[in-house]
Amino acid sequence: MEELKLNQTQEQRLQVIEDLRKEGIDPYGARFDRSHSAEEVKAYFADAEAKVEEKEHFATAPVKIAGRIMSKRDQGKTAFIHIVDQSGKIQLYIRKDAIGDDAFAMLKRLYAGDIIGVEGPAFRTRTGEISVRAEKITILSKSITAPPEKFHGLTDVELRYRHRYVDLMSNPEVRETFIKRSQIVQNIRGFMTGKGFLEVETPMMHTIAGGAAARPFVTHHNALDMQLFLRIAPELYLKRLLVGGFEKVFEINRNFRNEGISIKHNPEFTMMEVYQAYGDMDTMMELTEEVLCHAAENIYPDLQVPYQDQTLNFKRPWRRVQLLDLVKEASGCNELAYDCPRDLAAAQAHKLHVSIEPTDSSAKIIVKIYDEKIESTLINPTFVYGYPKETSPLAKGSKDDATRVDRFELFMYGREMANAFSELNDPEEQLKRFEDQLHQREAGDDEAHQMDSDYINALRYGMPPAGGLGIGIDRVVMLLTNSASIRDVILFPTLRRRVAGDHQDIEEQTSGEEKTQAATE
RNA sequence: GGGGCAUUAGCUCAGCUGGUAGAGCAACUGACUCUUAAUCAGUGGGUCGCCGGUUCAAAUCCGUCAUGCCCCA
Repeated sequence: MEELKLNQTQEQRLQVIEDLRKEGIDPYGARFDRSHSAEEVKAYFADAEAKVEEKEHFATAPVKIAGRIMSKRDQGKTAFIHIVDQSGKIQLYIRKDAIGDDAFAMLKRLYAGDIIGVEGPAFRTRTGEISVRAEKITILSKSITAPPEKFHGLTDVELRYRHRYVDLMSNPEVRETFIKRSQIVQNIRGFMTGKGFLEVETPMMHTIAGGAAARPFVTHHNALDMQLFLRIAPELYLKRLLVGGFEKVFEINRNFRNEGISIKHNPEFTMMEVYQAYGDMDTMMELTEEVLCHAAENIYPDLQVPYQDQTLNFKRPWRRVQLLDLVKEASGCNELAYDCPRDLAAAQAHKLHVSIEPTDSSAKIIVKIYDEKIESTLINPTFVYGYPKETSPLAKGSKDDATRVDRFELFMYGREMANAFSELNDPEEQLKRFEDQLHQREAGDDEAHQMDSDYINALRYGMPPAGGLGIGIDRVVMLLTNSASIRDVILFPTLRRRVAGDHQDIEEQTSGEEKTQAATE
């Protein structure tokens, strides 16, 4: 429970609210029909001003606007107030002789944080700022809790994430980031539907959490008395749709993975998954470039994407390189292969100070060398392809190499942004792969895939060859908004439950006493 | 899971080798009819994250825990 006791300032503000009520003024007003947003007022004024000769004392017809008071500069018989709405902020100029004594007295009891409606003409102040000269002020919502200080705003990251509403009202750049996020998602969605992909929604509650290597969250359905898992990926359901005859489908939605939290991981995150019948890995590579360039272009028309201390070049074509070639280059050992003698791979890992497990195969060791030594160096968009078969149970094997599958991952700024492959559509092969995964699971790998017999059943009806792709939307948004942490692009990131220390102690003490009492009674 | 840093007024932060807790903004009272972090004078506001230890004395030293951030696995 959050602390709900009021501090002195809140008590004072509450008293003002009571006073207003006694005077018949509703501190929590109702519907207010605005004629303009703050930005629209500015555009409207600039437009009108341009058309007149005499600009000195020009004022427009009255406008009706509303917003939250951000600052108040009281000047005796005049006052300046900045209010902000979703579009931006605008200044109000208030004169006692224009609104009358009573209204001006009420003004004294308006504070930063209050939401008001204002009517009056737009004009330009002596210092040139387009403002609204208030003729009528309506209280729409009195605030009890004062907003953060106007100069520094809210900077405490914990408060920013826990109380995002305060973060949004006091930090305009945060609002910008989430507007951009919305636009990016909308761009991607528009691009996909424009290409003839059908947007679908598949279950988020799964009886078998499949489609990825991850641990799921567990939940329970009461009426069915059934254990359910929050999905870790929509993959297997989307491919069932290919079996059903939909040829181009995608879904943009949440996945849930029961894993640690970091600068680039949130337990619930948004992915776009795409499946295209009769396509393959290369189809998906083309699509990935196109859709991400499309999203980037709207923000950076020159496709030069500044991110933290780097600038990423999104100009096509993007680099394409085999995983094995990268590891060969890093180790200087050309004999490496996914099926090479384990000692050879282990020796290279040792040389490069990459720690490995005794049970790791050559393929796994090579991937570990890649993960630790190479991944972080891939700054510009890079497709890494040719992954070993054993770590990709849902991907189609390469025609010319039995140890590999046709799969790529896309890296930017050393981070995985996308993952795609030619989908395995041979049901008996898929069955074998699931069985291999079960063995790995029995050997202690709790992220190994489970058997999904209905999925095998679906494949037995025949699924067209297809390309499949997953793009991490949060990470794309991070990159395109230059956000350092995934928490900066998720409105309400997952945080630990906050319990005021003393309250917890009281709770523990009380429950302890109850237990003791119960035991003695 | 391991390591480092942080937690003081509503917000942003000072507080040195332990000695009665401070500033700015916000709020309150007053002055001021074109201000821009307005200005000026005055007032109130704190379980110093929690619990425990050392001490005559702890925001300060030590320990546990909580929460957050960063790094590593």
